[in-house]
Amino acid sequence: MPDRKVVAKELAELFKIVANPDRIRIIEELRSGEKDVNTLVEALDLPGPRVSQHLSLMRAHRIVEERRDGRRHCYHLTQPEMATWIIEGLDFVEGRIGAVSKQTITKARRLWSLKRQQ
Amino acid sequence: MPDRKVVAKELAELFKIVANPDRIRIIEELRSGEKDVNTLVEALDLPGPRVSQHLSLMRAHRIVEERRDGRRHCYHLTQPEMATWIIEGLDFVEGRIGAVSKQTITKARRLWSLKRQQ
DNA sequence: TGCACATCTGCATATATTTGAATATATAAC
DNA sequence: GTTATATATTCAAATATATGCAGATGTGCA
Repeated sequence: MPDRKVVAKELAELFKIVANPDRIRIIEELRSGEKDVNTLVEALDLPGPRVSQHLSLMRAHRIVEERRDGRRHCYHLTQPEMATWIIEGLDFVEGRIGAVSKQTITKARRLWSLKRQQ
Repeated sequence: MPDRKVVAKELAELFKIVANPDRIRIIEELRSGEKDVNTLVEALDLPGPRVSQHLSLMRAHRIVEERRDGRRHCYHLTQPEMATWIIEGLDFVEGRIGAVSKQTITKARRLWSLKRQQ
């Protein structure tokens, strides 16, 4: 199979992993550093098993890595720059059909960007 | 709904649109400029209806725009920088489970990057 | 043992993808 | 002008994948 075809397939799989609102929020939460599952559950207001499944999927694809500390499972981004790359995608959200307002995007971008500096 | 939640949802939809090998290849083909459907079909060696459906989806989401020239339907990227952003995702493909070799990625990246300069 | 934390499994539902057949549209031939 | 051809789209059905939930299971600590 030609290189570009293979690479397009790999790239598509990466996009598929990221293509979920919960997972994007988890990645953005982890931008500021390692967090345990319960912290994520509370910060994102999502059911525990659901967060766990998303983490499991991302762990399987080396997006995040796990570290155990007693009964806590702590996760961090394997490549923290990924969070930045994802946010850059916002440039292509503006102008989409049914898209949110530019103001909302700017606001969210600012909130996420602030986190990076913590 | 809080801004970050809304934006994560929008972002996830964008990722979903890109998360397909055919569509990634189409976007990369269009990086060098406008092409008609038949040119894409031949360049990518894909069935016509399939290419057409992908273009239709991307058109609906303002990823590409159409221009008609006689019986030809010509497409171009609404935001050409999107192709560059997608390629940057390759930074996060290396090291994934079952991922292709670094060499293959480098090769494909070079091929796609060359196209940008045409 | 009993509790807290997190994961895993199985199932129902929802979405996406693929293919082939039918349909539209513009040009060309007669 | 009617028919044929090239180009591309749309529709419908089959298959494949992803998601979300509920309940059972594993693991470390007191």
